[in-house]
Amino acid sequence: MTDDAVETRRTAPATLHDVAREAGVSLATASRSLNGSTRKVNEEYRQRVLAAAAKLNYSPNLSAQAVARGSTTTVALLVADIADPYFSQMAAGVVREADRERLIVTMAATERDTERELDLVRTLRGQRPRVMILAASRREGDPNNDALEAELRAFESNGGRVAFVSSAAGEFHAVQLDNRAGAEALARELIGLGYRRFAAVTGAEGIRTADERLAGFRAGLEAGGGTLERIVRPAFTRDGGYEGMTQLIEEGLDGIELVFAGNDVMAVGAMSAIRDAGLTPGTDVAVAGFDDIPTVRDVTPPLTTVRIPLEEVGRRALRLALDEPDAVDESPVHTEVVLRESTPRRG
Amino acid sequence: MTDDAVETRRTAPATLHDVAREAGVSLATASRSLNGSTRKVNEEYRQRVLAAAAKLNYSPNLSAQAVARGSTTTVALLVADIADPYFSQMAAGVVREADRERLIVTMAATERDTERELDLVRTLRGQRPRVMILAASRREGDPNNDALEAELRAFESNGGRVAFVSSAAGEFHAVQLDNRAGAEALARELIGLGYRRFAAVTGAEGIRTADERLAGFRAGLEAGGGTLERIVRPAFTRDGGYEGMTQLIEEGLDGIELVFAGNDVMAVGAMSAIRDAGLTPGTDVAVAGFDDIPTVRDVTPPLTTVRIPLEEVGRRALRLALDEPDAVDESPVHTEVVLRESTPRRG
DNA sequence: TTGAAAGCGATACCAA
DNA sequence: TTGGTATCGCTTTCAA
Repeated sequence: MTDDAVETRRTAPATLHDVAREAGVSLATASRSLNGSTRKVNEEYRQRVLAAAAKLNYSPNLSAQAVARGSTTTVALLVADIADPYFSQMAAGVVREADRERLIVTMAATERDTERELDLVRTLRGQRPRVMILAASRREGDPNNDALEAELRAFESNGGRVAFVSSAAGEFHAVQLDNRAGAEALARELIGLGYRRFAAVTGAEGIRTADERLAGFRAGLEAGGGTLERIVRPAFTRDGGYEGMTQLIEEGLDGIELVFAGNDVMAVGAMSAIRDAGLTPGTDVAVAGFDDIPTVRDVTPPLTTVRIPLEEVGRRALRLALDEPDAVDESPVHTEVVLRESTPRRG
Repeated sequence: MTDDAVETRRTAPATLHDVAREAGVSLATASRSLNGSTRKVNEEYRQRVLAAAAKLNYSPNLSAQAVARGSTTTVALLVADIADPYFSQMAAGVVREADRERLIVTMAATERDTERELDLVRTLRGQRPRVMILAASRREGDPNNDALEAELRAFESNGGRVAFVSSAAGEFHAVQLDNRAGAEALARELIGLGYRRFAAVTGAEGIRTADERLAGFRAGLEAGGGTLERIVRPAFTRDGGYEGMTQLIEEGLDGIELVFAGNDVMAVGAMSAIRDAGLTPGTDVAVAGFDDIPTVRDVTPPLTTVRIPLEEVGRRALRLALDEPDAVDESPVHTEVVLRESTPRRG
C-alpha cells in the first residue's frame, strides 16, 4: 500500500509540505510560488506547484502564516448590538472595505456593557488583529474606561491600530461624528418650521452620543428661542423610545409640539407609542430622530432626522486604521438634516 | 544596559517564553498554568506564572495556539447582506451563542453573488474555522453550486462542521425554515379574513427562499379558493419591493385585494410605494410579508407576516454545527402567522 | 533561482 | 509535577 492509496481519504488538510512533495520541489519554492511576495521562481516550477496545490485542494493555513509572518489579516470590530441597524450598517461598511483589502472581519457585541467590552478587547487582542474598530458608544466616567484605554494602548504599542467611531477626538484615532453640530442644526431647522415647545427622549446620562446630541439640540433651541420642556432618559433602543414616549404621554403632553428622540430607532418606537395612545405622529405631536437608518423612510409619516452616512463611516473607520496617519481624512463626517413629514411646518 | 531596561518599551507582545522567564519556570509549566487543560501544577508556581503574565500583560497568541493545537476557536458566518435585518438578527444570534462557547465569529457578506460566496468559502477555509455557517439563500440551478458543495465537502472531510440556514434539508446539516408551510398557513388565514384576489411581489426565480414561499402561498390560496392573479419578481430587497409594487400599481391593481411580499423588507418597501401612489396600505390594498423583522411593528399599518425567530435560528445554527449529531434538534424552526392591521378583515 | 534550516509562539509527549 | 524538546504549518534568511 503506497502513500497514494490513502491520499483521497486523508483527513487532515493538505499542507504546503504535501504540495511541495507532490510538485517535487522544496518547501521554500512551494511557498514562494504560492504566496511569495517578490516571486523569483522558475515558471515551470511555479506551474508544477500550482497544479499540485489545485490537485490537493490546498488552502494555506492562515494561522500558520500569521505565526510565521508575525502578522495577521484580521480586523476586529466591536459594536454594541449587531441587530441594531445603526451598527449593522456600519458593520456592512467595515466588511466591504475589509474585503477590498482582503482582510477578514471578526465581530463581537458588547451588548452595551462596558465590562463585556473590556473582556472582548482582551480576548480579541489574542487574535493579533491588524486593526481594532470600536464602535460601541462611550460612557462618560465609566469605571472601565481606564482599563480599556490601557488595553488599547498596549495593543497599539504592539503595532496594532485602533480606530474609534466616536463623537469626540480622544486619545485614539476616531471617525468623528459631529453629533452636537448635527443636533444643533436640526433644532434650528425645527425652529424655522415654527416649533417652539420641545421634549426629548434620549438614552441614559453618560452615553456620550446621547449626551452630545441632547446638548447640541438644546443649544440650537436656545439660539432660536425654543424651550426644551421635558427630558426622559429610557434605554437607547427602540423599546426605550416606546417607553419614554409612553411616559411622556401619560404624564401629559401639555403643549409639547415636538419630541426629539436621541436616535432613529428610539424615534420609531416613539411614533408607535404615539399611535398606540390614539394620537397621530406628525399631526398631534411631531417627531424627529437622528441617524437616518433605512427604516425611517418607510414609517408613517416619514421621519425627520439627521443623516449620518453609516456605511461610509464603517469604511472610513477601517481606512483610518489602515492608512498612513497623514494620508487620512480626520475631518468629521458630514451630517445633514433631512426634513420629512414627521415635522410638518407649523401654523 | 540590561534586558530589563528595554522591557517597558518592547514593541512585540509578550510571549509565553517571556512569561516563563519572568516567573522562573519552564515554558511547559507556564503553558500549563495559563491554558492547560488538566492543570497539574504546583499552586505556588501557578501563582508566579499568573503574576508574571499579568505583569507583562500577556495575551496568548491565538494563531500560535491554533497551529500548535491543530484547531481554532473560530466560527465563520456567511450572510448575503449584513445590513439587512433578516441577516443581522440571525448574526446576532450566532454571535451570542458563539460568545457563550468562547468562540470568535468572523463574518463575510456574499452580496447575493454566488461566485463571491464561493470565493469567500475558499478564503475562509484558510482560517480553519471550527464551523462554517452559510445563511445566504440558495440559488436553484446555479452554476457555482457544485463547486461550493465540493468545497464544503472538503472542509468537512478535514474535520470542519458546516451548517446551513435553509429551506430544505440538503446534503449538509441545516436549520430548516419551513417557508412553504409558513406561507401556506398565511394564505389560509388571509382567505379566512375574506381575501380572494391576490398578487405577489417576490424575488427572482431561482432564489430558493422566494420560490418556496411563493409555492406555499399559492398552495394555500388554491386550497381556499383564492386566486393569485399577478406575480412580479424584482430584487429580494426593500427597493425591490418598492419597485415591484410600483409596477403593479402602474399596470393597474384591477381588483387585487392583497399583495404578498416575499419578505418583510420587500413588504415595507411595497407599503411605501402604495402610499407614494396616493393609496393607503391596508385600506386600498392589503399587504402581508414574511420574517417578522422588528421594523414591521412600527410601520403603518403594522404588517401581517409570518414570524421566524431569527435570533434563535442563528443560535441553533451554531448549536447544530457544534453538538453531536444525535443531540441535535433538526426539526424545522417553528413559524407562526402574525395577523396585524395591514390585512384587516374584509367585508 | 533553489533548498536547507532556523525561526514564529504555542502545545504536548516523554523522561526524569 | 516539572522541564526538555519535538512538533504544528508556514516564512524567510543564508549558502550553495
